[in-house]
Amino acid sequence: MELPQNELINRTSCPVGKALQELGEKWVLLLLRELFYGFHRFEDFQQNLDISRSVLANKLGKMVEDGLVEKRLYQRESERPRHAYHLTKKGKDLFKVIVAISEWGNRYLDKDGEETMVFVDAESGKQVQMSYTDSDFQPIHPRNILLKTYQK
Amino acid sequence: MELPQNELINRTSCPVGKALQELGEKWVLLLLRELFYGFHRFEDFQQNLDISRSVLANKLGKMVEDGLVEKRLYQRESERPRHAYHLTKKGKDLFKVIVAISEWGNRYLDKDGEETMVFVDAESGKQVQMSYTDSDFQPIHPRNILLKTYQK
DNA sequence: AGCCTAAGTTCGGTTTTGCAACTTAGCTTT
DNA sequence: AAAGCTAAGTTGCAAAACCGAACTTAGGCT
Repeated sequence: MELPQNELINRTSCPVGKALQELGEKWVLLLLRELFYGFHRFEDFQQNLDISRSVLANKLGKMVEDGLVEKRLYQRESERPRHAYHLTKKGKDLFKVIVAISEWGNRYLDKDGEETMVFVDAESGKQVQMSYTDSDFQPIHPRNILLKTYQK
Repeated sequence: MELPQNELINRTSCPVGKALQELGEKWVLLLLRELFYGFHRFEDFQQNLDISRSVLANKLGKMVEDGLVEKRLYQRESERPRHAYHLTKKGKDLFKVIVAISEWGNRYLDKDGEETMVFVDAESGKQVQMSYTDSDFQPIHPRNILLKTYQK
């Protein structure tokens, strides 16, 4: 889990670095959280996050550009048309990241006795965690993980 | 996976929000990546990330304060003492987040033919992925995940 | 015609970043 | 012992990102 191949690391080919260019700015991950929570509208984000309107407009624009989110126009009867932001497949696939962050936050940042929020399995009621596995869902121990460079 | 209990969400008790106060600033996740890659020294970070020295000093200070990282003094023979930053348990437990980000980056941001990097199981050589499970490592389908508020 | 509201823009001021130069303290070399 | 080298910061100033409040635009409602 601490990865020793120090010399042959090429920063431009690191998927974490690339990902953080889309996720790393302030507000982006919080906006994704709001979207997973089920909010979709500009005014919701602005009120819930207490973000300035100008920055919000910019971030949403960038997230649309990056393909995390798409902007839709919808209309409910006898209401004027409104805009809504919806996660794309690419955006939805960040749910794992959000759950991983949540799991960690829960372990280290929540005091006992306080109210908190967890993700649970609707059927069993059991708490969800992210686990290291291979593509067949067989558990992998983090001790045995190493980094490999390859041609895609 | 899209979570509908919109009304009863209290933003101050959300573990994602709390976590992002420690992780959400620019550079922090990249610094964690460097630490997982096995780098520990100020000069390494500065050169590898191309971050300004003043900001680097601040971020490292904050990460020490937050308990993600600890600063150690070490000395190799006939060298002067040097400083090294090492992940704490709390910091190491962010490895899941890094792997989740990496998995996503790999799926969406790497072009075919380009060089990239993946986490693999040392034994089987198989690629590592993060999976939704319960605490007994039984797979959970993301469709069935919902959010629960409770008293810790 | 006038009002209301969602979704932005604009603008001035404050915070973060970035960049380059300077500082400090051990160790080594002369 | 003086001079030099290097790791790990500081400092100071310019550039970029962010904030808050006010302003704009457009569709629907009274």
